[in-house]
Amino acid sequence: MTRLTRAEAKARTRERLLDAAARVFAQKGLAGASVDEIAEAAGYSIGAVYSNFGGKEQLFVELLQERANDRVNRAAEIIAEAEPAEANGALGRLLVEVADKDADFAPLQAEFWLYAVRNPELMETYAERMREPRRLLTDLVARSVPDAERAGELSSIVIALFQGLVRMRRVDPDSVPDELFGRALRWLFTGAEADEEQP
Amino acid sequence: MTRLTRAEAKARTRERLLDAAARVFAQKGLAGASVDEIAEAAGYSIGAVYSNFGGKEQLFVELLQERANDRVNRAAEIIAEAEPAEANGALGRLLVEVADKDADFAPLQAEFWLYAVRNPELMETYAERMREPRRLLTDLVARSVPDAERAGELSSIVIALFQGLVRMRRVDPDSVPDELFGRALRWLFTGAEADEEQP
DNA sequence: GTCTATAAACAGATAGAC
DNA sequence: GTCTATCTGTTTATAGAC
Repeated sequence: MTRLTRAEAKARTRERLLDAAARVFAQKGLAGASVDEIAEAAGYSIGAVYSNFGGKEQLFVELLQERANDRVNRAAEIIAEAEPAEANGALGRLLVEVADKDADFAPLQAEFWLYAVRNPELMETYAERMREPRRLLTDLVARSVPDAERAGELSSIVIALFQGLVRMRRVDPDSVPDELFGRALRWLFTGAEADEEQP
Repeated sequence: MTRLTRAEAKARTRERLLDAAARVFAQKGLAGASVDEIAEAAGYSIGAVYSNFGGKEQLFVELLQERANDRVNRAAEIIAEAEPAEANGALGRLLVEVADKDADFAPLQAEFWLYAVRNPELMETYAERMREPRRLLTDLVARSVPDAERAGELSSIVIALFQGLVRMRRVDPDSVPDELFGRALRWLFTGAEADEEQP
């Protein structure tokens, strides 16, 4: 265990600040969070934020660019490794876990989306970050749905439904029972398959 | 055209402030909007807000309680009046219109949801407001889906998917073509119907 | 590289005038 | 009922110490 170089120390501080920022922004929002609060949550003081980032908003944008989709991408990878026949079930369990266990995920995603909507200059960047996991999912869907365009449509639907149900479950768990997402996927793919035969 | 009574004048001011607040909160967020900004947008000054509402946060909560779902309820009514065979198409057009024409709707809904998530004491109120349109939709779905539990599940799915696709289209229109929502509904109901026969 | 102290701006809320 | 003036607390951002 060797000593950290100056650059490594700075990089470590940077990562810790980003971790803390993710938590605080999720809990208080971009406008509601103060720089002081984020620094304190990371174990530093205000100065560290300004020496590593331009300010609060730049810190938020960095967070969006670097981490907006890594959890989602990881999820897609998990699904990719699941047995094809079990993919619906795996996605269903993932939704329950994200909605019930990861309290910060959905609010932070909402903050990112709001920022993109309110700051057109960042919208394309945000959209591209979100396309990444969608491409992963499309490849996955393509295994069982040969038509490429239809696979793309299905993956948009699956992601939108996932996000919608996660948010719904957060505020009204009874309306989104554990098995609902998996069931919806089964119906969706069954219906899409039936459509294939008579377009 | 008779003169307004004192109570009527106050009620009018109140409504104007709520209208302005809806716009400003949608565009800047709860924390990002200032009371002064809202008052000005309504054509009044700060004092009017404090004489009609307890303050910024109370104004926001009133807005949530009184108007969080009226647009959604109206949408459900429109669908209820459509021909059953055309319901999917009507919903599809509604999504396009909401996503493309009403710039404030989705951001304001996101703000409401974030507030509910961050303020547990209001979460049940918010959830109840959201259950209202869902009940309307469930009655509608029940016309073609006899099983009551399944109709309830389908209406949760339809609403979550609607919200998810609206948000997705706002930031990446190409990933949510005009006909996507209608198509998803057709697949969904076809699949659910097929499920009916072999549970 | 990070911290402490401070400057400068701003926003929420109130009191009293009209 | 609403407006103007003001008080108070908080926040961002910076400058200089270590």
